[in-house]
Amino acid sequence: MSYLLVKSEPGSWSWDQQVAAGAKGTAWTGVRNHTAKQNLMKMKKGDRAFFYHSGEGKEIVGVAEIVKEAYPDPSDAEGKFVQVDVIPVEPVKTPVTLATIKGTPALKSMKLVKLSRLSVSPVSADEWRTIAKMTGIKA
DNA sequence: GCCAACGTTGGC
DNA sequence: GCCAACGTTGGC
Repeated sequence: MSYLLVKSEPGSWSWDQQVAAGAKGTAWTGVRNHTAKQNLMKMKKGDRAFFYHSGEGKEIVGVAEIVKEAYPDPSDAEGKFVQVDVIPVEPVKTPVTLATIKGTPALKSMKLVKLSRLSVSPVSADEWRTIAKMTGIKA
């Protein structure tokens, strides 16, 4: 199993909306960046992703799971980009902010920090465990 | 095929 | 609201 971090502006798609959508899953769509696309393509069913709020909050607020692997994004007329379907798994007990991540030696080299504009980024198993501990969820 | 100009994203 | 980082576009 691999781990990811997906990023969204809560103003356009928030964790609360993801939770409200429930177990039927929703498409993680609108990705228009080739690096992010590569990361989407690597996702497998059952993989876990941290759900991060950019702009408002700048913190990890929940855990999502991939329920459908990459398939063509219908909102892309060219048909070059893909989307995956995700469901909410659980909210975090304690949100982990970007400031905290930057201040944590084990996490400062995260892609989230290095490539702040990337909307879908990989998370290593070590990083996942560290953040899981900080948020109070089970890894 | 190179590179400057421009647009977009996201942190501050 | 500003600026840095990065992707994309278009002229050559």
